[in-house]
Amino acid sequence: MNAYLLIGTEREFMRPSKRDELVRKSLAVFYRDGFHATGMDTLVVETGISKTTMFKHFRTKEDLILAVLRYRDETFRNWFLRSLDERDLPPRQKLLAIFDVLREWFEESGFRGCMFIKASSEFQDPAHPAHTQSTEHKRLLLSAFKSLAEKAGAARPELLARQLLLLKEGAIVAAQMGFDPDPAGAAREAASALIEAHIPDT
Amino acid sequence: MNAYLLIGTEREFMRPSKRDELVRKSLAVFYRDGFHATGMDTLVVETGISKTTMFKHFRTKEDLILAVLRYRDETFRNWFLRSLDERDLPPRQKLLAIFDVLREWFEESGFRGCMFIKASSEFQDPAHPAHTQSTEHKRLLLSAFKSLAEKAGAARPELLARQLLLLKEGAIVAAQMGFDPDPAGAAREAASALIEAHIPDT
DNA sequence: GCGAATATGAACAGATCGGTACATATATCG
DNA sequence: CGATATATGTACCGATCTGTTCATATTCGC
Repeated sequence: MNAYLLIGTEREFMRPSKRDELVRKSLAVFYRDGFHATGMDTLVVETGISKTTMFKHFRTKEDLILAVLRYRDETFRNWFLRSLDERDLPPRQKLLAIFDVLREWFEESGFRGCMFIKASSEFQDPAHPAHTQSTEHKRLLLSAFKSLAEKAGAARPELLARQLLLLKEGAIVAAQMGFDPDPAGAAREAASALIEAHIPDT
Repeated sequence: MNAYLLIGTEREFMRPSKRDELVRKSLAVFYRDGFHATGMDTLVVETGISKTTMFKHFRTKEDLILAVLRYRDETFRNWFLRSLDERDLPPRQKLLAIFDVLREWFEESGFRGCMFIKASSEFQDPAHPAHTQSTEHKRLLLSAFKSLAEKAGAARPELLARQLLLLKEGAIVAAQMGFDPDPAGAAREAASALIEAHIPDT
């Protein structure tokens, strides 16, 4: 049995370490500079991985981008939901904590907004795989929010989840563009009022 | 006196009609396909205006993009705020109507999200003029919302305006990506709860 | 209709785009 | 070690990128 099969998340190739390294490092560049604005030659310089190797792992730039988005979905969603979980709060408070985790993210150095909002902005055709993958990412978050809203005893958990997600996306855009000094705080207060309206305070 | 000076909004050139035509038609292409993904040769084909003329009016592609963004700010903000005004509602209802106007926009054929969110996604450097112009557009909307919130008698008009803007931006992202069947509706209901919390119901 | 301003078309420049060819080097496994 | 898989470097391909050149039309104010 090949030990490499156990490393990382990719199973299509025998030695995925280089591939994973490429995905991770490309993610950083795409996130910082954008998809169209980043050329393959830039990736060679920034990742230190040869162009030949890149095109051995991914047939096209688009394939690489899709792998980057898959990786981002996995890591970001894991990080976000686990951060929520680790706070070990009652469900109602957990809904609010969404916006505390969000603020943590906004305060990270190098924060540049949501990779999926940007992907859907650069690949606007709704049928484009980068677009559909981005939509799917948001659906998965929505579903997690809904399950939280149910546990919190919301009268209409689906609606509450959608509204909290709207607040979250709005806060991300505000943080990215910088037109609000504390979008996470404003969103948190709004969420509090919403939760109050959805879940009568015992 | 030159009659051309009265046409359109541009005053730097003697015959602004071609320039305005170029800006308007380029806007449509950039909006549909994105900034980086649209080349100048594509613009020649899609606008029917020669490349020579383009570069006589704008020294670089970036200059054209900035003019497009200025034009978009003007027309969109005018349209949005006038649509609100024309409804002739009491201030409190006007705040809610934000999301009715929003839904109208979402339902337009060819809707592809907010041009400024996309601009700030493609030009991520916060110091890039396309980015700062996008931020400014949102600030102007925020200011209009705040003035509405004041007229509606909100206890903290600035906060309410920021929250309504977050809902609006979130709804736009949701509409662009398509992960919510009725983002304007969900946002409207949320706004209703927020307004209720900010402005006690007589 | 005349002179001046403006618009056009096509060809071109140099850089960069995504992607390939191929020969060489390095690492891994038995 | 020896065999095999993987990674590298460089040079190259055709297409496309932003922007220019220049000679020719077209449109304008008067």
